[in-house]
Amino acid sequence: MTEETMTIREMCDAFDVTPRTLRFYEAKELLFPIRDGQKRLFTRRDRGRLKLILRGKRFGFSLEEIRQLLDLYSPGDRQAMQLAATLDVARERLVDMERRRTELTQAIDDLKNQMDIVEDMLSSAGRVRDAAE
Amino acid sequence: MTEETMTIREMCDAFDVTPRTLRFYEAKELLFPIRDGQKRLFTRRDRGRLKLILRGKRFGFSLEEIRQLLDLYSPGDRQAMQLAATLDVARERLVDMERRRTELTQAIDDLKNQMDIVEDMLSSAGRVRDAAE
DNA sequence: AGACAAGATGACGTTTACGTAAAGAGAACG
DNA sequence: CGTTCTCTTTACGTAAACGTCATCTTGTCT
Repeated sequence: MTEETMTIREMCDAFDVTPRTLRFYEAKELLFPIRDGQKRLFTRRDRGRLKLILRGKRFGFSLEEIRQLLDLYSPGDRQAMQLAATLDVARERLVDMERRRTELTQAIDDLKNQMDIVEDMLSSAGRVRDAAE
Repeated sequence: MTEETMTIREMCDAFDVTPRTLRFYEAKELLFPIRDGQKRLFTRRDRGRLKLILRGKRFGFSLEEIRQLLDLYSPGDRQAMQLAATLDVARERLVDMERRRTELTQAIDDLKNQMDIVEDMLSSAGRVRDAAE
């Protein structure tokens, strides 16, 4: 098995986060590193979860929202009822994300248009300045 | 002209925000309501800016990032140099937003897949349970 | 054994984006 | 004229997500 674990420093270097962040995520029950004495060892599962956490953060999700979604990706020993509830949460998130993408597309188009307008303003101002020389 | 202004309460009702939020945005120079005595009056320009602010927030942008973008949409009396700088900021934001959309699409696909997997787990568990009856 | 480095554990500090309570000004109403 | 709203300013409070010490263990090197 790829039971290859990583120290906290290796994790920090690999994911560009601080030790504080990893301990904080553990305290918030987003990660569950095992212990070697008092040292933390992060498993492949932790790495997968961290990747999802960082992605969720980039989308502006709170850690609590992310934690709920993570349960979907680690259905391990859940009961059917809990899984169904998690699925409901996931369905809401999915709708949310799709709505977000639609809106993002709109915002991108708007921004492009506005940039074109400003660029035109700049180039016409340039012609005015050139003509004055 | 549509010089139709709105009171703070009308704005709150229209955009579903609190007075505190609007005053806060003004303090942070995101909005510039005019005054009638000591009361604020929000113009069409303020409404346009607020719409963009709320949209930016849904994408997880900070108010400071949003403020910089707003300058692009209100190029009013800017100098060419400032406009060019604003354009540079906008270009970075645009790249950021497009990258975000790509990643969001990926996340949506991942989530759908994971939901399918969990749904399969549930339905197979259901069959096991049904068989046991 | 001594020292150094890596990691752990509190505990307080910081930033962002407001919430909330206190106190006063101005119009409006009975 | 007193009361009731609506709005204002000022100021302290708060939740999220860590940053930043200070202090303590522990393994490791010499």
